[in-house]
Amino acid sequence: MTTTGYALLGLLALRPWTTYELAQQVRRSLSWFWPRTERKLYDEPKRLVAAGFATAREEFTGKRKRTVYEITDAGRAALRAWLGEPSAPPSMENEAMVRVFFADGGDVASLQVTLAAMADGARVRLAELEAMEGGEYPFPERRHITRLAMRLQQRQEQTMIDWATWASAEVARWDATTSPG
Amino acid sequence: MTTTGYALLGLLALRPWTTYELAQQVRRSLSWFWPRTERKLYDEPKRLVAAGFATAREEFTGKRKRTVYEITDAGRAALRAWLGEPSAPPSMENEAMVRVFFADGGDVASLQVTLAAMADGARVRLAELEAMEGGEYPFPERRHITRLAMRLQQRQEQTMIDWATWASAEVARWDATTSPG
DNA sequence: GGATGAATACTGCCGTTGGCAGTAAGTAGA
DNA sequence: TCTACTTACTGCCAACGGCAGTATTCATCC
Repeated sequence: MTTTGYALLGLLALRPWTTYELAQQVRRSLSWFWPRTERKLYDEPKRLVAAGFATAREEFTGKRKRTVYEITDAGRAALRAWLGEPSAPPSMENEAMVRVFFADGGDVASLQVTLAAMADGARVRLAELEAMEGGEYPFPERRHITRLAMRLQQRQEQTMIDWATWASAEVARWDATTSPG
Repeated sequence: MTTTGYALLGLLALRPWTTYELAQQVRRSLSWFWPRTERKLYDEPKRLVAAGFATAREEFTGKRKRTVYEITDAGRAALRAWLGEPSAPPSMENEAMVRVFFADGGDVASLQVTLAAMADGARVRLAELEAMEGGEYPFPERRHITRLAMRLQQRQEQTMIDWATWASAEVARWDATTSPG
């Protein structure tokens, strides 16, 4: 069982889902701190069933089949046990920072474009988070928990904006990427 | 060419390296925002050579062979072009946050342990960053750039500590993970 | 001087993941 | 009825992670 498996098990603990619904839900919530491609979300529930942590049942909309997954008691127990285990350290993948880190291989203009894009991206995501906070909650009884998670994400995006703004002002004083002027 | 390829090309732009040295250098710097396993770093330079962006030469320490990679002019040009291209959005993998997000499947004690571990981990990494800042620089002429990168990392770790401290205080008021009391 | 352990310098193997493309049925609106 | 969008997946392959294993050299201690 991988972390992705437990993440999906966590969603199944809330209610039964079809894989398609799971994929949508992951994109709206989990993907902020556990990003996985849609493709993976169609394989993983099958493994949960194989492990006895979920059951699958087939439903039909006309001729079109869909699979609904539901958590088992063993699944709930496994999730509970997993919640008590230590976590791997977080890991950040930031392609823009690679460009910043090797900025002396290019010119100041390129670096400024990269920094501006970082700030813009963070502003867009922050706006998205604020829209989510103001919008409807699919699980109002879990609001106290989603509030915790959302807050960290907001703070991290804000940190990114603040840093990019500061960095851009610093770089504005440079003669070239190879000399701080 | 992948981002990992350009990241290594960026290091080769600084000086020639053996793969082993590259691996060490990645662990100390790049892995903060572009984490890759050591294994990958032994394959990727071969692809840089195949693309004409680097050359490989074999040296010997007694009987033991080692491969030294060096950037080519084509490699420098490719790096410069890549620095001007748009970046993929950052992505964060945070297993601990998955545990926080599904905390209502377990008890308050487990959640508090997870939050404490998050803060501790961030404090350790922050101390590491501060030690790096006070230590020696392998490339003193690049200090103005590494300073930018280091600052973002420090701010992000500090954000994590602040959030975990706040979250822990919030959770301390809860009766159970399923009710905010 | 010989043993021991750490550092150097990789390769092999295999399971996981990402990303793109493709298929096919149902649904809402012009 | 045509079109475009949504639902509901599967196939394929390259990239990646993680562990184990091999072999040489170097530093240290007894």
